[in-house]
Amino acid sequence: MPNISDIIEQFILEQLDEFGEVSLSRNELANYFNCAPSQINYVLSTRFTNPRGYFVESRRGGGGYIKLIRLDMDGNDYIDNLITTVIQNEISYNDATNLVDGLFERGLLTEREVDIIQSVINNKTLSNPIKMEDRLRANILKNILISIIKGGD
Amino acid sequence: MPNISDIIEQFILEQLDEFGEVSLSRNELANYFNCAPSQINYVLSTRFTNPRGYFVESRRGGGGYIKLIRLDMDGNDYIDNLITTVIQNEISYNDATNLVDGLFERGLLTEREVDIIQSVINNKTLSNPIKMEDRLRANILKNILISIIKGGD
DNA sequence: CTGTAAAGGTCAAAGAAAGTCAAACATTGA
DNA sequence: TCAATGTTTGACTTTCTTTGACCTTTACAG
Repeated sequence: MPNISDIIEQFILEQLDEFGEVSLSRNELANYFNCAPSQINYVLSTRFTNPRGYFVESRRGGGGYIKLIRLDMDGNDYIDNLITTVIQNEISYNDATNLVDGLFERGLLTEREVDIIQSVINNKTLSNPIKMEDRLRANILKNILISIIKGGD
Repeated sequence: MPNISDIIEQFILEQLDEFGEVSLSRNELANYFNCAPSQINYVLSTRFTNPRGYFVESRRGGGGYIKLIRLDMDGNDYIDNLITTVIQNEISYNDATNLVDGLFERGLLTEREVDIIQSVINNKTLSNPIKMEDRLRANILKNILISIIKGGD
């Protein structure tokens, strides 16, 4: 039994796949899924994040809305952006996972490649006595991305 | 009379035989067998380990779960051998490179996958203050190999 | 202008899992 | 017998989700 957050995520993803961009009403959606309105914010802030390549824009008041945009640019530009503005020097496991998912969603990684990368970046793999997993992960991810941009030698 | 751990192990093995992959709830299972939830962890950590050919994945919180996958070690003697006798706890950059090349030559990795892995395992990527690159690399490689055996979820 | 209703935003507390660890207990083999 | 190894238990921790009370912004009617 999956949780509501996952179901809502799925729903939004389907909309996105179909239309590329989604505009929704927080209250309506919450009503539709029978949950608290703030649950929608939770889903957005844990799943439709910058590292995963989404931007959220919203407006309050009468006629308010929430708009989701899937950042869609040329593969290399997209990756370049990840390296220079998202990863920088440290990245948490969660953000890293989101980032990798985002690459998959854009067809920039195969499922197997995602698996390989996931297996590298988890805290267990990276665990080391001086607790610098985030730094190490950032390093690793940047190198992976560069190797992807680089393409076949 | 076998102990509870053995009974739980048996139960999980049957599920695995039937479905190849098992998703379970720690609390429910503990309840079913009338034992402490942590007993499930004990069973998993003593019986369903990587070296024994299992892969365990889990998630906490609402909607949490524990998922077990049986790795196809028999069909992957080559990789199994790499994990248990070649890599062990440390591996140098050179040996690692050879290992990865070998996998490519056998068609077990694509060129892009090789690139990704190479970018991870080089000393520069793994460099860290306490000089344990070889250990880290061993860890990383083993996890990659398992992710490959594991196949698509 | 101003007040109000109609959005969406924030945050912290409660809830729902799973993970860790050490102490108590049991079994076994020399 | 008794030391080593294996099992069971429970208290405590961490992670993730759900809920609700309260806050802010905006459009619009009067």
